[in-house]
Amino acid sequence: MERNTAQHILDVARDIVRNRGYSAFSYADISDRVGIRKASIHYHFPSKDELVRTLVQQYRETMARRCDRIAQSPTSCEQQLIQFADLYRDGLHQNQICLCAMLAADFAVLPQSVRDEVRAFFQQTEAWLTALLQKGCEAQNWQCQPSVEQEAKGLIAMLQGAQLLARSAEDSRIAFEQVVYPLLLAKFPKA
Amino acid sequence: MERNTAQHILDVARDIVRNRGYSAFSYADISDRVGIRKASIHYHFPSKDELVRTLVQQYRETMARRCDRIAQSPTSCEQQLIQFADLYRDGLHQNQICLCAMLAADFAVLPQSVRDEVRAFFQQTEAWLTALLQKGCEAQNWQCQPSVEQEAKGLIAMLQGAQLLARSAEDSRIAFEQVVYPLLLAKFPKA
DNA sequence: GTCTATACGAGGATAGAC
DNA sequence: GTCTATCCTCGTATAGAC
Repeated sequence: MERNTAQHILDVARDIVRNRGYSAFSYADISDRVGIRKASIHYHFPSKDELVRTLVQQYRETMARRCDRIAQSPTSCEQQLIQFADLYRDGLHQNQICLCAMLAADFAVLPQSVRDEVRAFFQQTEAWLTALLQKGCEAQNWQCQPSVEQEAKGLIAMLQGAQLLARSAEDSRIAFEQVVYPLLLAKFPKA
Repeated sequence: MERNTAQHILDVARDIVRNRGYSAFSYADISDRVGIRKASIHYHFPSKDELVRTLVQQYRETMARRCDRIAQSPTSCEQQLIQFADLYRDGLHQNQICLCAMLAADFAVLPQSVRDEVRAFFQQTEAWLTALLQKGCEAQNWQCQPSVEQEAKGLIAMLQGAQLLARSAEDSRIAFEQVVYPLLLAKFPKA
């Protein structure tokens, strides 16, 4: 199935953490789904800390690539904003929220190396969104008050929060969509 | 110190869950801080599920009371909105976020009884905020688009999300304030 | 690379003395 | 009500055979 066991472990681990959090995931969970013994996982990742650190690092790269693809697509700023929101909607049908939102909740029990990666993820996301909002301001598609940075932080907070709240709904994907998209359209017209 | 051991256990447990989440808190943590043996906790709460269920139930009542106090205070709608946001800011200096935000992240591993309480919390909060926003609309203090319900959901999402994001900052309380209050003032003038 | 076997602590929970 | 003692399961991690 997979050509690379280490990557298979990472893929499975990521899904579990995004669903159950850092503390509630264990080597046994991975063992079951990958079809490998618990002990064998240690060959690829010496410790749980290492595994999760690698997880976030990879997640960060993946998200950065997706954001860049959005920014380079030949669509309007408004459409790019929608596509950014789509990133947070996707996965919700499996009750998977942003890996770093989950880890932010677990922040108090994270090893320092993982904390640093989580912090970096939010900074990178904020920087990217700030640039997009700025572009829309210059094109006079919308206005950001009191500043693009504030607006970016607020938007990310809303997206992450909406994911969280959606979990307690029956269909979390629909709950997310019903909160996020109408507000986006109201705030950023012409989308 | 405390006249009631059960309440003391609840108080300690609440602080731990708000900081570390459902999965990462244990009877040993409570034992240490309350000064009582692990086994003795079971006298007051037969199981962990029971303990946490009671925890959320009480939290829900406390928050409902605080919201009511805000609604009945002789201040403007805008000031009441600020006071509502203050509820989510307070506690952040100890890195404590909303109990139900934490449990929403842990939703996948919660027993059903706790899930029901969490769901009820968000519904009650949403209903209260919707009423406040409606009052402000009627007094022409602000406008809500596309609807008061949507605006309420979006605001709650932003508040919960801002708490989450703030955790990865050095001073989470300040990070929260810098995101939330400027946006509130921009969106709801005259505050 | 993956296995079996095992160490060792922590988890929630119960029984029974005081 | 709280204690000690104990149970059993699950957690991460290691050693060494294959």
